[in-house]
Amino acid sequence: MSTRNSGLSALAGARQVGRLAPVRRTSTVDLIAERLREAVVEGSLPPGAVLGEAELAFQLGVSRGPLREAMQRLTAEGLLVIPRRRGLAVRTMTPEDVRDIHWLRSRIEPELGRRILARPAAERKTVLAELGAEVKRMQRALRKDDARDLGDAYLDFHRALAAWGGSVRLARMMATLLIETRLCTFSMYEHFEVHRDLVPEHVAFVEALAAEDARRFAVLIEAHLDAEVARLLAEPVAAAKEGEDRLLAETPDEPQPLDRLDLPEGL
Amino acid sequence: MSTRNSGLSALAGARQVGRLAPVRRTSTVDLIAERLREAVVEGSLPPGAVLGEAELAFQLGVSRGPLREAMQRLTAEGLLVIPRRRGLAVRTMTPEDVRDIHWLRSRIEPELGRRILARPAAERKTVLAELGAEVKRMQRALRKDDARDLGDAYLDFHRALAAWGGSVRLARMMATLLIETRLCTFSMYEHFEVHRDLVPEHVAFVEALAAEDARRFAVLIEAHLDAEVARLLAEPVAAAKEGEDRLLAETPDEPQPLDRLDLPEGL
DNA sequence: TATTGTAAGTTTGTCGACAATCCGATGATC
DNA sequence: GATCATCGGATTGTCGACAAACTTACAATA
Repeated sequence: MSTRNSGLSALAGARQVGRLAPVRRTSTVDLIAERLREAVVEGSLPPGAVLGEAELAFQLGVSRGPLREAMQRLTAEGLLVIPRRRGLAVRTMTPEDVRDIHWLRSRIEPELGRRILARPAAERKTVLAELGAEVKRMQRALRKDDARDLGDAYLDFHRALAAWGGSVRLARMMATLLIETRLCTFSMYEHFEVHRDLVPEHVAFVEALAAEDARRFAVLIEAHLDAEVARLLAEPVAAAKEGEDRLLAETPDEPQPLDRLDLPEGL
Repeated sequence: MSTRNSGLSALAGARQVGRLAPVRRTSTVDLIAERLREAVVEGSLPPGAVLGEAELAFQLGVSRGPLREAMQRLTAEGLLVIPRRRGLAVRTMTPEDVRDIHWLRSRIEPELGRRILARPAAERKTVLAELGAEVKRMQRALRKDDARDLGDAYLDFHRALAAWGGSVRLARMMATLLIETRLCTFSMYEHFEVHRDLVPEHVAFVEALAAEDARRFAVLIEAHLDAEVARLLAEPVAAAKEGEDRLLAETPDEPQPLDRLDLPEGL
């Protein structure tokens, strides 16, 4: 033990002896899954899109085995659906899903606010700084009229909220819910779009947290999510027509919602 | 259209015309995943257990491909961990996990109670009947001193609660949380065990719901979960020693918690 | 005696291939 | 004229195999 780090003593002295952080090696399946998640968030795999395994595997530069494993993981998260013998399809969100997702978020996020406010002052400051940075990014995106960047900053804002909530499980759920939120936009709107009220709303969120007013934060979040649902469902459900057209050459007269045949069987 | 069901008119008249429930065909991966979940709940795959893929695949009568896909699904749910090149391991719950899981449940289950009470009276009655039946099962199990059956009834009670909560996502989360709850028991105790207070507590839950007292239901649930955490953590953490001994011939001096090397990367 | 280097053995990670299945279209029949 | 049956094409679901990587044990050395 004592001689173990002798050759590195000069370095070891600088930090902690014999306590190196384990190397984070990530498996191929992890990489593929992350890539697929990105693609879903980014919109290059639009809801309802049906891709063949072979084609997708070729694009990713892997064989079908690892791809299929990654697909199963995304399926467990509810982002993908695997219709029997028909490749994989990105889940299309129904109005009911929109309500469910946003309702769930309206229960979770206020709780996250409470937990963040319960943290020691030093950490709270860090969180506020992080959230503030995301809001700034949103403001910049709005000035540049960059809806995509605005949307990404929105996701990162709420991701940060979840990350500081102090529960790994809750953070994981929120991560999935946020991707699903993005899927709601893709499923309901024809094109990617974010409205202007978003930024002032988030400024208010940060202010409420800065004022340590958990109640106000909860009310604001709930109002935001309610408004979001109303906005998404107000759209004259043009469905994910555009997305399907982009990858499928033609869409017959709605044979059956391809991506809702099998539900993930996690009960 | 009109002639479509002509040959079945005699039958069709009895129920609804042209509206058959789709056949629920379940894939091999689904079956394997369900089987693995069962094994975890049942305890035949104890926390920390490390099994080789080939061996497990042989036991299940499938090849390694589908098994690996099912593993990925359980991994996404947080029940399994896949250390690099070391097969698969059932997750061992740490004290922190115990707190996280029960805290999360203490936020979710009161909400489920509120949602159930918000349902129409007819449905409420159905729910109460179902919950009551599970409590009766718990009582029978207690009289027969059958800890295993008591534990299963406990899970089913809370599963029913989740099923009637009206949110598919929440139900899915609860399903996972309940399996993790069971894993907490296996991880903390040496043997499977349930205490006697469990039954009266659940009688009180049902009574609170019958009285449509959501507030009381919430308080009771939270008290129950708090007590459960205290009980689990009070145990002089003998760890999952027993489980490891059963499958591994010998355990060296704790080289490193085998099943906590890789965390599920869902963030 | 403790530690490092080496080697064999085992298991995973990945790939390619085969067969069963399903989809769509064309043609036959009532 | 519409429905049913048949047939090819394409794709999935599953399996077996190979190579790389890791673990473990043993031996050599300081």
